Amino acid sequence: MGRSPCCDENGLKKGPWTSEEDQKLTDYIEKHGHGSWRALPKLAGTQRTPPRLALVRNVAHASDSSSVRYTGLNRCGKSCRLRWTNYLRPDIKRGKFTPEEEQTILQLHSVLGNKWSAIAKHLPGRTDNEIKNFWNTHLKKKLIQMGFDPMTHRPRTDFLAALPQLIALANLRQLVEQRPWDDQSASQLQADAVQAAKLEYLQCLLQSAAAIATSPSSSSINTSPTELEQIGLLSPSQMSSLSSLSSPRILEGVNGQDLVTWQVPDIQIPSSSFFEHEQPIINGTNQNSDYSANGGEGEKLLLLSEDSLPPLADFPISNLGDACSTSSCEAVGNSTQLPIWSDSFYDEFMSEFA
DNA sequence: AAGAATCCCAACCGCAAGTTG
DNA sequence: GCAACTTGCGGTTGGGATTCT
Repeated sequence: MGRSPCCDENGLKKGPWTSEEDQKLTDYIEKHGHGSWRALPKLAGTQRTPPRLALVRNVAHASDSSSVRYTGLNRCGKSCRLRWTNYLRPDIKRGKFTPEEEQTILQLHSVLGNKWSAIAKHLPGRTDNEIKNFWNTHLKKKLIQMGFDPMTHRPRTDFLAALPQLIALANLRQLVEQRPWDDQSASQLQADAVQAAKLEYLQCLLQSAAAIATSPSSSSINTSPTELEQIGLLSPSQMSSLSSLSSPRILEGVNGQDLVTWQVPDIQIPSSSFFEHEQPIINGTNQNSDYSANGGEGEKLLLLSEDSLPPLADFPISNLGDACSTSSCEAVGNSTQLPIWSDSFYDEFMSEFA
């Protein structure tokens, strides 16, 4: 496997492209296609070019109007290719990413990892470079800020470990600020927010456990119910209900797909407006998860499968960085929309602990 | 107003897979 | 089968633009 010569050789130009260079490259490719990128710079330079490029013509031939030659693109083919594919291509969509595009990137990244070119195929008009930049400058930071590992899209355990302190801070702030929180609705909102945050993280852990349990390569669940109790996510009574989490039952689903089941406590969702625009998380029905009464009072049987998880952390477990088979990539394109964490939830959740 | 810090993105680098003779 | 060459990809960086102090 040889490597193409570096642009430094032959004194080829590097750095930002001028408008003249852009024009040359565009004109050539529009007329002839790019063909061999390696040969393109030289060919583009020997073409008869439109009069508008007269500014860059070779002065040595300027006196002979019948054989005017123009200076070639003093760039390597690689540089030309990048300039064309990332900037000059006519079908490139410019401007800010829309929320829909942002969601799509998050979803695809959760499945494909840093396969920017594969992700770009699902975003017409966007280049892999653009998506990569957007990820590195916006989305990655956003996930990290919210306490999620940007590679696995799962809650970071270090963030989880700090949750009790964050919750305590949220409560402490109320006392310190001495704002008129004695207003009943305000304090109810505060309590609901904290409870909702707890539930949210509990759900994340359940899903992580589901993912791990259905993954043949995984060996253990990192966060046990005991740990949940220790960090204050569960009360002792909830602990007892959740004890079966340590050994989730794996059932065969209707389509041969494994389902993981636990006995989960009947945790009430806050009634305030805090999440009124969100779907119920654990208690109640959800279009992406299956619930069935389990006889026991206050308990329901929660059935989870990889594609029937509740919405907030519903990322396939196969996302481990670079793992991407052709079939899985294709499946993404044909799949129904994957539910993801909503921005509104992130914002409200994080602002609550800020 | 000015310097520092941070953000942003076009472009480069180097590796690996694919192609060709 | 092998080596040279080409292309595509992902990671990284340089420097201009913007925001902060």
